[in-house]
Amino acid sequence: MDSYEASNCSLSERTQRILKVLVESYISDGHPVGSRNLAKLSELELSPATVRNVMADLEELGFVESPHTSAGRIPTTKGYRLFVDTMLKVKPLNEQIISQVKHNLDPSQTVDSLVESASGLLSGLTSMAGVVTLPKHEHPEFRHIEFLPLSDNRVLAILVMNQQEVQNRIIHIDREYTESELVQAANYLNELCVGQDLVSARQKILDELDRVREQMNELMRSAVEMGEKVFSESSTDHFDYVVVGQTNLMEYDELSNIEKLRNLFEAFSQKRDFLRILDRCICADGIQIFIGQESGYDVLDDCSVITSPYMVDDDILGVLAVVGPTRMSYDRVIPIVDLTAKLLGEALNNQV
Amino acid sequence: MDSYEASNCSLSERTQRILKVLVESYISDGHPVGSRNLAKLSELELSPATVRNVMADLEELGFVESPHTSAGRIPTTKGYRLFVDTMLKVKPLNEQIISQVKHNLDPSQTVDSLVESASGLLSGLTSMAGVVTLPKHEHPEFRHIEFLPLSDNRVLAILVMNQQEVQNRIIHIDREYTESELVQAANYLNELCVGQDLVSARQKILDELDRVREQMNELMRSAVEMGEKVFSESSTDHFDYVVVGQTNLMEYDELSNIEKLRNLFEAFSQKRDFLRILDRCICADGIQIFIGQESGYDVLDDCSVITSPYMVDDDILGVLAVVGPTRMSYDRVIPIVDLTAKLLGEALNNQV
DNA sequence: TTTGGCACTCTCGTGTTCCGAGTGCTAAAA
DNA sequence: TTTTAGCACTCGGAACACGAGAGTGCCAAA
Repeated sequence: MDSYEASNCSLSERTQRILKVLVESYISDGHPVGSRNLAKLSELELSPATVRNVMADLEELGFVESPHTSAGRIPTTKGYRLFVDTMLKVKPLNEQIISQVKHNLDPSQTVDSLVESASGLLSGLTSMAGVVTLPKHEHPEFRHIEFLPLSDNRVLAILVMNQQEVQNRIIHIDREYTESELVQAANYLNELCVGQDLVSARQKILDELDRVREQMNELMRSAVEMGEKVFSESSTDHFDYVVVGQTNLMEYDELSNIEKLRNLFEAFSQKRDFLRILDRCICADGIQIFIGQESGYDVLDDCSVITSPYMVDDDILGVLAVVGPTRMSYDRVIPIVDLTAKLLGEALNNQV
Repeated sequence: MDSYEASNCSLSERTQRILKVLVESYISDGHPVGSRNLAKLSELELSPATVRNVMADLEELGFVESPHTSAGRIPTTKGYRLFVDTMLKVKPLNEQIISQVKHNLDPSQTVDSLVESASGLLSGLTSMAGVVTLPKHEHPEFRHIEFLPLSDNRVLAILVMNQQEVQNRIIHIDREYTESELVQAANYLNELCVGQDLVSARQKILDELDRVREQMNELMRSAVEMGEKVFSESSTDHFDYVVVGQTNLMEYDELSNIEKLRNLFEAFSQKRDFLRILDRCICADGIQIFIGQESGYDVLDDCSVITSPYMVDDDILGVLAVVGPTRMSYDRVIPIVDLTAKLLGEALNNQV
């Protein structure tokens, strides 16, 4: 807080008010705002000329800029930043939206469909793009494993973790096994590992393999080997996400440059790069806002990203975000992100 | 064949050649083609004036049109149609592409990742959008079921069909069951239904429920009831697809109108509408081509869609397609679609 | 310190002109 | 009868000029 005060004390009350009105006006209609207009909107009984002086100061300090001579001013990243940090008054959400979010995040759904609903809500309510990472567990807990024989020495392994997360993968083994052999192998592993987290389950399996290599019978050995295969693959646990509403972004003039859009969409679908930003948020709690170039990722230069982690019992499970043009209604979007994160966390409460 | 002849006999050899060259030229550089150029390209030793006469005829017959006076001609849908049906000489694929496709469709993958690879290949090799429907079974065969208890009277049901397709859903039941009760219930259902297709499995369950309502013990009854719940939901079997490379389409001038693109992307993500087109192909075998408005779906007015079903043992499992601008290299795309369909079918051969 | 006034700058829409590409038509050549 | 050459005509697009409108910066007066 002190640092804000320090940086603010160079700005008079009046100057701040003018910046605030300028940003609000630009957010609402997207036109650069000129002195005449600003004088009226600010309700400060100042003449356009005075406002011009103030704007010149603001420009010198780097809070606003003009796209070209005689075109009014628009906020810079730094301007938005100051606005968001010190002047933004968040709008309370109306009752209808709250109940819509509640309704869509009904806890009796699968994890997948909750994530889907959450990103749909973010995108729908803001008319921008909504992103939600799939919930991840610090210590994913092994719950159950099942093997089914396939042809060609392959086995379908179904792995259930943390209540209801099901993963399936195909593993290759050295010979054909009968259905009942596989059932026994699964039983053995289930007993050995149930309730452990994945890392220690794997360790346990490795130990077991080592310890009793000679003593154990052939079936036990192959059970352990199969388990090893399943768990070693599962460590490629990718932190995935769901995007909804990309196409909404096409509606915004400032992004309607085809090349920009293409890059942005490409980034969404490649995921890898975009995940870095979301990763950064998973350590911070509460809402975080990246404005324009602050993301350090040039595809998002004209975008802002509003993120919030969602959590169950103080554990952060994932991150959700809204991506839109820098010129977005922060006061409307922030509470939406906030509410969605809270309710998604609650909905996941008894599932994880 | 006869009908083509009939419609062709009004077109002289020379006229056909000119149309062919015109279409090829337009496909390769996208500029309307004028008489001067066409005269040269056709290698017919004709003067531009003669070519103009021919073009006037072609315009009258509806095979070409000019965007405006004095701008050369471009093919109409009807023109493309004739070109594709009677003059197209498909290019053989080079060895490198063939081995790339083979390599990417290695049969030892899960069904999901095969579909993913196939659409990636289509999109990558053509620089357009690739679409592949998930394989569907005429008679999906029940293989295995498993129940795991969740909190609040809910049960996680894991249903395995056709070798390795795993679905999981959450069902609500009337009371809590212990793990071992659920195991017994699953065993009972597995025995009752194994090897049946889903429809008859469900019927069997209903019969069972009816027939022995009083005689059976409470556990059996709840087992049957749970089975009923799982199978009734499974009838909402959606025919889903995977799209890769949408963003490629942004590169084509004729689609770079933001509004068109937005609609197109919207259609891809809404799926429902677009599926109708793919559905139409599932009955035809072999490659099918929809040019421009032929799809009857105005979002695709400036697009062509090249589709092929993919099959295992004469059973059509799904459809794959490439979507791109009408002005695409049909001779290059067709064999790619064809090959991908064949190899995808082969890869699925022992999995389904 | 604020304000009014004024000259200046820049964008944007409009109109004008000009060029090139392409056409259709007609009359001559094959 | 078919093909060709020639010619007048049309259209779109680029280049340019022009005026209107919006906004600025600066100076001098309040």
